[in-house]
Amino acid sequence: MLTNLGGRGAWSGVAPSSCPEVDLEVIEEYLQEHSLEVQPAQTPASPLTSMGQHIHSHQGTRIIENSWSGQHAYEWHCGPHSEEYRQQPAAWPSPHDNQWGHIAYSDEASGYIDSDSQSSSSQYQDSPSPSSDTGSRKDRDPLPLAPLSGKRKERLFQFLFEMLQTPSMRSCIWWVQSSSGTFQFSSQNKESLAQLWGRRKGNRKPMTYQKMARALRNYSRTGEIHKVKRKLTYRFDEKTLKCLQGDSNTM
DNA sequence: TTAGATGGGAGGATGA
DNA sequence: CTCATCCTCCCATCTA
Repeated sequence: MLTNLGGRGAWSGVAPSSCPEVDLEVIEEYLQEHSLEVQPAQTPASPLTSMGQHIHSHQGTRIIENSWSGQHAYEWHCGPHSEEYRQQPAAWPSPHDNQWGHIAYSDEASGYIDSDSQSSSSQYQDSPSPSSDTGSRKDRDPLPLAPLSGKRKERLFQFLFEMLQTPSMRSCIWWVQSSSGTFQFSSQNKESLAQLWGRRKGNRKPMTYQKMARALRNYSRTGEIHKVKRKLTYRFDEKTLKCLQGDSNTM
C-alpha cells in the first residue's frame, strides 16, 4: 500500500551528506507564506498562488490542496472513529509532490541510501516486518491516537511524519528504516526542525530539540512513538505509522 | 566533558 | 466552568 516509505530501501542511517545544513531561510520563507493559512478562515487572498496549494502531483494521480495547514491539515484522524473522517480530502502531502517549489529535490533522483546505517545498527533487527503482530488490532485499538471527534490541531508526530515525507527536510530528519517507521534526527539540524515545529505551533518561545524530544517521549506512554536505543532515533508505532500512511496515501 | 536521553512536574492552550 | 488532552517549559540526573 505504501509506495513512498518503502521506496527508499531499507536503511538510511545518516543524513544525506550532500546537504549538511538546512535551508532555514527557505523554510522560513515558506513558513511565512503559509503562516496565514493556519488561521481558521481560509485566507481569501491569493487562493492559488504559491507552492502550498493546489499542487498537481508529478505522478499524475493526486492533487494536493494546500497540503500544509489549510482547511484540513488539522483534521488528521485515526483509529476506531475514523469513519467519520473518511470523507476528508487528502490533507497530507504526497511524498513526491514537491511543495517546496524551488528546493527541488527529487525523491528518486537523490536516492540516497546511507552507508553508515549498518555500522551502528546493532539492535536494529527490531522489525523489518512491522505487521508481524499488529495486523489485526483494528477493531479495538488501545491507542488513543485520535480519540476526539472534532478538529484537532496538528500533532507533533504528524508534523514529523510530514517532514519525513518532505525531501527538502532530509537534512533534518530522515527515515532510518521506513518500513518499520524508524526515523532519525540530524544532530546538526535537529534544532532547526524543532524551531520549525515551534513556529508551526505558533509558540511564543522558540522550540528546542530538548523540548520537542520531551514531547516525543510522552508519546511512548501513549504508544504512538517509541524511542529506539540509538541516538536521535525514534520509531513510529506500527499503528501510528499505518494511520499516517493511510492518511497521506489513501485518499 | 559533552551530547543526548530520561523522567518528574507545573502550567498553558484548546476543545468537549 | 470544569475537565481532559497535548503539549511546553524547566529541571535534575543518568549514560555512552
